[in-house]
Amino acid sequence: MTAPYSRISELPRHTGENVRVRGWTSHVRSSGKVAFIVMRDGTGILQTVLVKNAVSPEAWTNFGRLTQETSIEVEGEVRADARAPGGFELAVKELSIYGESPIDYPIQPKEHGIDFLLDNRHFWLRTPRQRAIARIRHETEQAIRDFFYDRDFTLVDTPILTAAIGERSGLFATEYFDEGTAYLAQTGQLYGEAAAAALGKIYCFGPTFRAEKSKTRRHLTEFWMVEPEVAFNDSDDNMRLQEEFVSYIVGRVLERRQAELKELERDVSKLESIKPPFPRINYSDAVRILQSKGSAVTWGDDLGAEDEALLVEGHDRPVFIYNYPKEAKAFYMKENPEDPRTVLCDDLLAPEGYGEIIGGSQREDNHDKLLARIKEENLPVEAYNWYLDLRKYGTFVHSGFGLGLERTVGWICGIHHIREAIAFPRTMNRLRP
RNA sequence: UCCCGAGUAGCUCAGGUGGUAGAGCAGGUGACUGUUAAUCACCGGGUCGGGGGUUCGAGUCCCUCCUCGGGAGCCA
Repeated sequence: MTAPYSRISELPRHTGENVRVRGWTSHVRSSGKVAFIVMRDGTGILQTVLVKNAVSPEAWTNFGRLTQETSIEVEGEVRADARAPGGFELAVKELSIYGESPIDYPIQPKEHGIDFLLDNRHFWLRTPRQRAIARIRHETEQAIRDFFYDRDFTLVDTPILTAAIGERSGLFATEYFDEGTAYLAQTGQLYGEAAAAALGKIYCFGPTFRAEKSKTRRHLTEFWMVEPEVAFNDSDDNMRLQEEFVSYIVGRVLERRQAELKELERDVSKLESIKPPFPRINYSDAVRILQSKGSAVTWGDDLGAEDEALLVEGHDRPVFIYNYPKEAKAFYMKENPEDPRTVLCDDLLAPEGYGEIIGGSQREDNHDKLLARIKEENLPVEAYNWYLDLRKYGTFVHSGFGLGLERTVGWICGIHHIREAIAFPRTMNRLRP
């Protein structure tokens, strides 16, 4: 009778029993007649022990063929042992090989350069640290969906292929039958606004594309963004939603992903302080603060990365900067009735130097003002007719924001580059693997 | 596009003032009955990113091109 299969995470429940485990070898060690295999099955790490005269001759021969990342099946008795990582190990009786792994497997248990690792991303994903990041990203995405589901938001999937519409920055273009050029979406927001008039509270969540030649640790050409849009929310409501949302996400990761945060050696005290309310700094005040700190900004300038760092300095949670000058922001943002030089908007800056994770605004709901802004920006009015119609037929106060998933995950994980926050990152110079 | 930095063994890197290339890890062989990125001994491994120049002689100095990384701008 053959022993039942078990996943590594379930092994403690099978102490004293014979089981079979399938997975990949990460380390192989031998000291003569005692040998060790450290293996992985996706649920955990297991140390297995082979004693030469306690295994079959075939198993001992097979051990000699093992290399890093050989896929194998082992059978043996589960036992508690303080010397094993995790406190449990498998005393092997049988060992069979599914797939050999040639000796030139590129990723070794040692330091590698970032470029080399990205070239080998398909293997890099197998390392403990990358697995921890993947699980935290997964938890973050689930938290995002639960947050909105629990608050009666409807998920609306917006198109990825669009006609020219959205932000001003770089677009990826492709030919689209007889319709001319199609562009990969930079935002689902404008479609979200249409859906908000139908469903009240909606969000979209999907990949988004920016053809900017940005070479920084905060930029990808393809990244995931979640964009809620809420009918009858003003800019204040919008910021309240943002701080609740971000706090919820961080709380969920703290609650359910302690092991992964530990693997990443993340200082969790930095995350435990993430609770509403977040500090709010008016743009004009921000300029004054920056000037007092020696910055050269003057009123009307957009804030650079250095300025943002200065503003977040000393805060233990994300900081809102709100109501920027109109010229620094997108055409669809609503003019501030109390200061028409500015628009009702906010950026949310993450602590510890991670920068902007959210951009949000109340949308311009006045048809004529929106049309004037479209013309000022030299945008093709005909492409925006349907968007303008939303202001013509039952216009409504509404607000929303976009949260960058990889930036958020990168901040929560405490990693240096957001490339690690997505399985297969796309950057200016990287289209493969 | 601009400003820095880097390209030397499969990987990570070291190579004052110019004199025909080194280490660790990985790999191979052997030893070892409790290893934790095991340890020890021995062995194999290189068009020093490309091109040009100076020089008796260039990994090293000069010019140029390429590639990559970081930052700026832009943004999530």
